[in-house]
Amino acid sequence: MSDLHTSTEVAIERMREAILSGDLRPGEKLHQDKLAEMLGISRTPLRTALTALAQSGLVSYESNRGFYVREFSFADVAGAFQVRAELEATACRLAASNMSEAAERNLFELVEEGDRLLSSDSLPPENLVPYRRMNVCFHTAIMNLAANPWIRTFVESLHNVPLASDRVIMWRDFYVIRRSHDDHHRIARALSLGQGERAAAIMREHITFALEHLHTQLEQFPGDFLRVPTVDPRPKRARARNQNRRNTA
Amino acid sequence: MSDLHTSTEVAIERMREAILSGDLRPGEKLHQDKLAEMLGISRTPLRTALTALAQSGLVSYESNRGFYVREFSFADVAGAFQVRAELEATACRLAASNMSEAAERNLFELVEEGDRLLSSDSLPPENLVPYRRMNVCFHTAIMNLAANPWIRTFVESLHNVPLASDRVIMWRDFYVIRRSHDDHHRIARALSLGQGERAAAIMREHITFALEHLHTQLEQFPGDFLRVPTVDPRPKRARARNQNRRNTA
DNA sequence: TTTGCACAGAATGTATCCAAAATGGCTTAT
DNA sequence: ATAAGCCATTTTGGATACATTCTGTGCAAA
Repeated sequence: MSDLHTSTEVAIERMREAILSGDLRPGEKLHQDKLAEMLGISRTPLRTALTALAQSGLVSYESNRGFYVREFSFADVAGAFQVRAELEATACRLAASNMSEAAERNLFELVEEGDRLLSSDSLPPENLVPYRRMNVCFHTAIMNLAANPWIRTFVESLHNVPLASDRVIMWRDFYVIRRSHDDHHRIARALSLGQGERAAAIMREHITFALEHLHTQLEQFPGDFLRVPTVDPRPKRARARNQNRRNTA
Repeated sequence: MSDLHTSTEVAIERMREAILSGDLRPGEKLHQDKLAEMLGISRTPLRTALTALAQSGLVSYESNRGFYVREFSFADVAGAFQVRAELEATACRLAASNMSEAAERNLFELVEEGDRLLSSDSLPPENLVPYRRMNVCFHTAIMNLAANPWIRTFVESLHNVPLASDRVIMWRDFYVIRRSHDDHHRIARALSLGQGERAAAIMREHITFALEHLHTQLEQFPGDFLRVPTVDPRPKRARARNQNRRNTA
């Protein structure tokens, strides 16, 4: 299964989950003793994990003062979308030069899978996870075709920004999803025709609009976005944490 | 001085230096005992430092098998330039909308400083470090003006790719430097005129050409690029390491 | 000769313990 | 009453010791 062999790796993964899912709240102090006990490990691997997460930007750190869950402003989130739009647009431009028979087929298969999942006039809840999976695969496939490892690396790290992740998709408005998938159609077609610039333009707008839509949704349904189901909802006992929050009063 | 308060932070910084300067060679195994002794610290902070460097991509790691200095292919280096070109071009586009009186003045001051450093018909060795400093400041200033923290973050992490760093500049051909600085002039002017797209285009080419030139130089003078002087050449005893290099033959 | 196993040595991963630094409350002087 | 300074407690950082995993060598069997 999971190739997480060491406590450190497990701790990194669990804490990432906990932070992205909101179990650990932004700004929250990460007490080493408590966290270590909570995860059932000692402070050594925990500290290592925290350092790693600090490097990847999910937690902040001050010497001799400890670790805190990093707080992201809306500007951070918006910036993440902006950069993601540029990076993935670049990926499209590059991918257009690297298309192969197989790559083309792969993209169209993903698009068709999306068609199936959206074939009714709504997205049934049981199709939500598969659709998200398809979406991730589609974007990842293009970045792989771009044959530039940095694009993937950076886009992945942008997915660690709470609201900028692929795991957050606005499921309220079916038309938006349909239109978004329409973009996928056009991108795949453009790429297969070697129209890199066109694919890039569509991709840029595809992601830019996602931000705009997120913004709208946030104003309309504020505070409804931190409890996001994870892609891999295996049981985690790291959850039993934020009970005793109020006794700070 | 340096705000590195803990051994861990010192270790991170030293090892980054050692790797980027080539004292630790690509692919080299990083023995924890030896390294710890070498740095005069115990394995605990060293391991933390290694984990951090692994996250930021300078070293690779396999569970229970240890850390290695990451090897970069030329494709990696080329990809780093490619992405850097896009990111910094984006920074220009964004910066153009955020220009202020002070920002404009700052950019022009940097450009003029470059003029002074290049005023003779060659770059005297004692001007090398100041010029490089100016160059870093210029690029950083634009990214700051873009007001998108991710651009800076990612470009900084691309500077951790050995040959893609600002610390590697081809000093052989004075005309290339002059022309490169000419780009700075035009970028500053374009930004001050609100010509974001133009600035972006110049910046993209500015960086793309740097790669092309690096490529040429690598073919012409291979193997001459790993011994790069560091910006901050304070004495480091981590150096006393690569004596026994030839006995790999 | 080659393949597989076992054991010894070494290196990694983790826990525990100690030192250093910071936080918070208290006293004291103004 | 307020503010500065000092001490106790808490928390972090690092060193050491222990457990686990891996590697490589040698021997035995096919």
